[in-house]
Amino acid sequence: MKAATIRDVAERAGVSVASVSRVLNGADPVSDATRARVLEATAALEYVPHSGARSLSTSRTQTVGVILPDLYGEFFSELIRGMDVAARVHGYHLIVSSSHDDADEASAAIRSMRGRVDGLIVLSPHLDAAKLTASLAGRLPVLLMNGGARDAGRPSVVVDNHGGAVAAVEHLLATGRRRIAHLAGPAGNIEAEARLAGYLEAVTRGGLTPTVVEGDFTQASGHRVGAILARHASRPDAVFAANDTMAIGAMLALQEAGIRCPEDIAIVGFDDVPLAELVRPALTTLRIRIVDMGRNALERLVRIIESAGSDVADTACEVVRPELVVRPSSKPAIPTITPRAGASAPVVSDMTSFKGEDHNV
Amino acid sequence: MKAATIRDVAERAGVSVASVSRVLNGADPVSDATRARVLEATAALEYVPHSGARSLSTSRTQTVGVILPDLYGEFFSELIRGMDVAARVHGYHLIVSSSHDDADEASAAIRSMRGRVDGLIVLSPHLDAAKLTASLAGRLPVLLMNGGARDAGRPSVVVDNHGGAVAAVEHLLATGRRRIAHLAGPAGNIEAEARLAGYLEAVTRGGLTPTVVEGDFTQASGHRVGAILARHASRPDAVFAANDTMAIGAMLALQEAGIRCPEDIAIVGFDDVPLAELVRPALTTLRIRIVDMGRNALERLVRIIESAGSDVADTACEVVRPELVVRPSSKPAIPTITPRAGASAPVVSDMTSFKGEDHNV
DNA sequence: GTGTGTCATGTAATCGGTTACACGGTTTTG
DNA sequence: CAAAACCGTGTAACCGATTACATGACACAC
Repeated sequence: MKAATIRDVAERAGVSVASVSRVLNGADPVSDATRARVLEATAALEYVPHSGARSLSTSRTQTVGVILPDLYGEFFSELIRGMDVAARVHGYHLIVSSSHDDADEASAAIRSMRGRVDGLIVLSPHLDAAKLTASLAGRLPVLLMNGGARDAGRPSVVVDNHGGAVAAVEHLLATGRRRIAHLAGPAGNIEAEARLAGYLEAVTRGGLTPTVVEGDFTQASGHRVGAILARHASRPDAVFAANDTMAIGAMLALQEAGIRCPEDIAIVGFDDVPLAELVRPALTTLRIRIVDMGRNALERLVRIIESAGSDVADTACEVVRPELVVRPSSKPAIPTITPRAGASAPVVSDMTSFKGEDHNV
Repeated sequence: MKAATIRDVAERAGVSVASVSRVLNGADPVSDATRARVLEATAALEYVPHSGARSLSTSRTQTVGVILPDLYGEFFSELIRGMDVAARVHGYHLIVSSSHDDADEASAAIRSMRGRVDGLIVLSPHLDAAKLTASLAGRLPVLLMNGGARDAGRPSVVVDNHGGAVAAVEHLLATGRRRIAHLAGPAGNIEAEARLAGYLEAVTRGGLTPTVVEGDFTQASGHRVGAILARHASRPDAVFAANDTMAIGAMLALQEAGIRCPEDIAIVGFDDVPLAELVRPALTTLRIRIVDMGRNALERLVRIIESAGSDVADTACEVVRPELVVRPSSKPAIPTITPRAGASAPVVSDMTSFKGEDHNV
């Protein structure tokens, strides 16, 4: 038994398909009699409109696509959650497509979205602007969230990775650490590279020698690096990890090796995933309000979609400034040190850091 | 500038739309000359097929919908991840729809999926079979993952919540605990109720008096309950929480109150989310291989979708048996106790617990 | 030379909705 | 009282693909 179509309903109700459509969408006027008969037929046949067909004629899918590099770890799942909440509120569906290790895959995923979605949110830290544009035949609204694509003249949201990294290092300096290592993210990842650059700049400016070990954003890689650092002859007295997940991996490895945090080594992460405050010692990190960022991104995309045609194009690059959250994992090594007033004092406020700043590109 | 359609391509290539379609889908034979001209035109116009239109004529969307109660916490995000991996492998997209607090909302979400998806995976621990069936006009393939719906004669995957809870309690008994409290999930949630029932049965059978405190599966509720237990006159010597998230909330609250785990109180969770082995002490729990379960569910649904029409309907109810994983949070209170041989000894094997058992309903 | 088969290609129906337009009937207006 | 405005409804085009069937060209056999 095939599902009922609008024509079946029209037939049973003894009206035209147009009337059925009008009753169900409630826009145009219909007589009460017609309405009643249509509703009766709809119920009797258990009719449910076919959204695919509707999309084709209205060219609206009420769906947005999210292109992600990965679904692993809390960062992305929190982000999706924020988007999902907003999508629900605005009557949109979410279609997620992840695990795009390279730009070609991501590009293919983007193309396969045509006709399925009204707009796209793209997080692809590998995808350069050229590749991206090539994938986007057909003027689909797109919101970019890959760290570096400021060039593209497209609306985007970027995290101030560089500034966050500088804040992390300055905080560690202020607590008296002098051998600060960086547990970096994977080479080729735009966000990871910006965090690395910030680290290098701040460490050099502080007159210290940088030490960089590369990880790949996973907890396992953090653990591996932590184990190596534990055995290292001149062990650093602080580690700034490019994300929380690696920071926690490293923390566990160090603890397993009997090294105390924060007494022997301070650890700072990046992202403020929910887990960061659950580990012991709780992790100092750079807070990105991930859920808010997701919600915000989705709402912005919806705004872009729904204002398509109006001539004021949104091409702003919104910058999210991460906020340093000091927790026990970076408590001062020598308790008596008081941070110098001003500049690098840690800020732990309740003020939202999310509003960011818009400035055109 | 509107996006190019197949007709634009046909026109530019000087062929019919049928030929374009044939070239692009590669099924029927076409001459090399035609193929070349079509490909040229496709590239020149940056043509990308409109999947919505394709879906309408083929009545295949290559998409599956996932209906979830929530996206919060690691359980669901891991599950989605497993599904996403499998979806990618099989060439499907995933459309997620979450935050369905009540059955009506979930029901509406299901209806809104018609014409968008080829099948559904429904996790709705509130949704009863009747409601569900009513939502499913039109014979869409559905895989149920809500704990109790064995009745429906539909394919389903259920976790043996009752058995898992019994195993948890028996483990705590074997380690010498005698005042075992249960931190339950929300009333009305089928899974929570099954875990509660298992707890009650095992505790009663062990000759102890049950103590139940209700939570709502969130970490905050676990924390709240933990704080209350900490102050309680006759504090239990063990807590079996209905999920890991609450267990961890409770653990943190107890630790903040200066109560030691496992010396003063043992804690056991349920699910084995990644976080369970990261907290200190690492959490004893009932392992559900969440990612595998997600992947498996998706693959099974795809199998059902792709075998639609064949008369061997899959209506099996696959049971996933959680496996007790003993970690430090439930180390014996009196170290010298040796578990009686046999019955309730904890099993920590590498053998997959996933294969489960199929038996018809 | 006609018949038959093969092959590439084009024509047009179809999927299931929405909606511009036409139409007939009633009410309002000058 | 005729013209205009309005209202509810139906007809049919349309969204952008796929695909059953028709067609025409050509090769080969008889």
